[in-house]
Amino acid sequence: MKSKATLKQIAKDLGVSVSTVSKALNDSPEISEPTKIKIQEFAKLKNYKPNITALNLKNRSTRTIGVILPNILNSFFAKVFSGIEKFAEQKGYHVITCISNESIEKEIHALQMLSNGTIDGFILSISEEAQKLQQFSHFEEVIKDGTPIVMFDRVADSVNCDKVIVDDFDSAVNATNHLLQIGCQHIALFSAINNLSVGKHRARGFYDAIAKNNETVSEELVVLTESELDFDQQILAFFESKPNIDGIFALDEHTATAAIKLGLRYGYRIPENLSIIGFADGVWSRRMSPSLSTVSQHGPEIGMAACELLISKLENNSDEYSYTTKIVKTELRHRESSRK
Amino acid sequence: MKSKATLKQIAKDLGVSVSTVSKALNDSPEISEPTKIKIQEFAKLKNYKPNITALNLKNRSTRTIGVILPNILNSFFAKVFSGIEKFAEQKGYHVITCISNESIEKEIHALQMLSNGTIDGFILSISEEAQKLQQFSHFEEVIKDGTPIVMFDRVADSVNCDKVIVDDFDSAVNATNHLLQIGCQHIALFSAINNLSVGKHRARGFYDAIAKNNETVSEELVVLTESELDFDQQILAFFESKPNIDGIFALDEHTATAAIKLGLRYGYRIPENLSIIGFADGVWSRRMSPSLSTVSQHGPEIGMAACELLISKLENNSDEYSYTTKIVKTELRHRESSRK
DNA sequence: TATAATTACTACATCGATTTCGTTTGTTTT
DNA sequence: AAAACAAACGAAATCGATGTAGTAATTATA
Repeated sequence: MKSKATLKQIAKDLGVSVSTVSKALNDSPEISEPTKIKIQEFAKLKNYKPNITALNLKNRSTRTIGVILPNILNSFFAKVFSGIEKFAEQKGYHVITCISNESIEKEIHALQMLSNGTIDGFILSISEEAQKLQQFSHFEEVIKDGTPIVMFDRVADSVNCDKVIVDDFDSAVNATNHLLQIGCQHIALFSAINNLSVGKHRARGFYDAIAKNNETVSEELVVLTESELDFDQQILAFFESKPNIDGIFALDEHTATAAIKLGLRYGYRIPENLSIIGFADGVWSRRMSPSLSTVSQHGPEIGMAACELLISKLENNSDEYSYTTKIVKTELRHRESSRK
Repeated sequence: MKSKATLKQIAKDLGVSVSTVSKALNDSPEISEPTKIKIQEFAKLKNYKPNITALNLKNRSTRTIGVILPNILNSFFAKVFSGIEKFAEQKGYHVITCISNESIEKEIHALQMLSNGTIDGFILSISEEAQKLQQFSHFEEVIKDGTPIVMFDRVADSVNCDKVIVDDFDSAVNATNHLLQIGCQHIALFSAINNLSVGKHRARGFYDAIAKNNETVSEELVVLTESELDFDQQILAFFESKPNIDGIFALDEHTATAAIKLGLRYGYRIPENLSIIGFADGVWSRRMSPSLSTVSQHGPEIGMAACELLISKLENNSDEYSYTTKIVKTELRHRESSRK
């Protein structure tokens, strides 16, 4: 059973034309009832299924969405992806996935590999390297050639396309205000994502909230880095210096969990004399001891919103040259690591 | 620039035939140097790229692999996926991903949607529901119709195909032996995956190791469930009963992290009077307090091995009807939750 | 009874590329 | 100068499906 059934094969076997077979299987009124039944039953017997590649060529559409993620091991992206996949599946679209691994080269490669008939449009979040270099021309070329892009989370303001973002600035303001309200006076800022647009927005939100409350941030309480890898050393050194702190605001899941683990090791009692809030989306923040209070980003909703924007553009339900930026709200989840 | 460049269009613009353009762009010796250069430069100018769908139709291959995962939020699957994607990308293959969400219906749907020319072969891990029902005929049909499948981790012994598995039984034996060696005498078994083949293998390994050491497992120290959701209640009730334990072996990441969190809450000191080892692959086991000693499964290696088996079969480097089962070893990672 | 209309098909072009087989030229050989 | 040959290109088939435009044969209408 290695040779798959085709219209031509069925036509030959039954002594009719290819067109007749095609029409019979599509239940066309042009074909008489007896032949229709004969052909349909034979096709079922042979387990015939139309070749999708041939249909794609004919329809000049693949009903497939290309998704480029910087890192699938990051649970935020995994959650967004699950939202994309869910919405796409409902609409009868496939999802083809590439991992840029934070590299602009792999990002460009994925864009080129997929933008020649393999997919109808892209959903992506920009790689760390591209954001650092502020290099976005590869996206613009793809869009210029007629393939729509929807960006989420890490977006490029200068690129004209649909976007789904989180209100990073406001979320950081809210979280910081909450720390202030529960009485924190010396709040440290941890971030391993300071080269990302989202990291910068969050940091600005933090500074803004502090300033609005007429407090100041002493620079030795700010621990910023651009890499998740060597963060452990920095954060260790920070605690070594016995800083006078009663709160930590962490802009990413890695530094948030590191803050808890290392804070405990250096003798802080959480949340009694140290409150911690972090941006995090994984299930594991609940399982920390103490569990982590988080700014949660609703990853699946972001993915579904992005997918909806793209499919809407593909099916021309929306104006071709008008671009939407959708903002998905975050949610502050109070757990054990911050006092009430 | 909405209309993409095609051979036909270029041929018309340049007043030559389609064949000439095709040959010129493929650097055929049949075409003279001047025309070649003229055509190649014009194509570059128009940003011509061959339509992949048309090529796929002609070559009767898509160089695309279908991956069906039960759950992308599980970090083990995310790691395996990253391995698949990496290997595939190196070999010039694409990866198209579907999430079965542990449902047999979605699994069948994904199989049917993709097995008609969209992909050349599958890599998958069986859904929880299919394993529970022991229903595997949908895989056999796909294989019978000529689409190769490689299964990993959760496999069906009865289905003839390539497989990549972990030595679950031996790993559980080793981990249990380690707990015994460090002096544990009352080891509890936690599992939220008892309806999966891997969960059963691991449990058998545990029982076997205990028996070989002439110890016994009292049934009240075994907490098995089939769902990750209502596990928290069961595990809470377990600790409520003040069990006499000095060790816990957890067969999955959820129960392992819950064991740490709830163990601490109920007054156990880890690892001083309670040692914990769990199957886990996420980065977060290191960030727990205390950090979790794990049986690590080398997810990326499993993915790469599966991908290698599939591509090898697709490119006919291997015998068509001989199937391989590759075993990837686990690694016991000693961290803070188990004594030395 | 001649004409129109309907039925039930088939032939062919199309989607975008590759590739085999011709067909013109011009050049070399005898 | 006739035959042989190479160089450079074009026509057409092919992959698998759809759909339009025919074409027979039968039936209905004037």
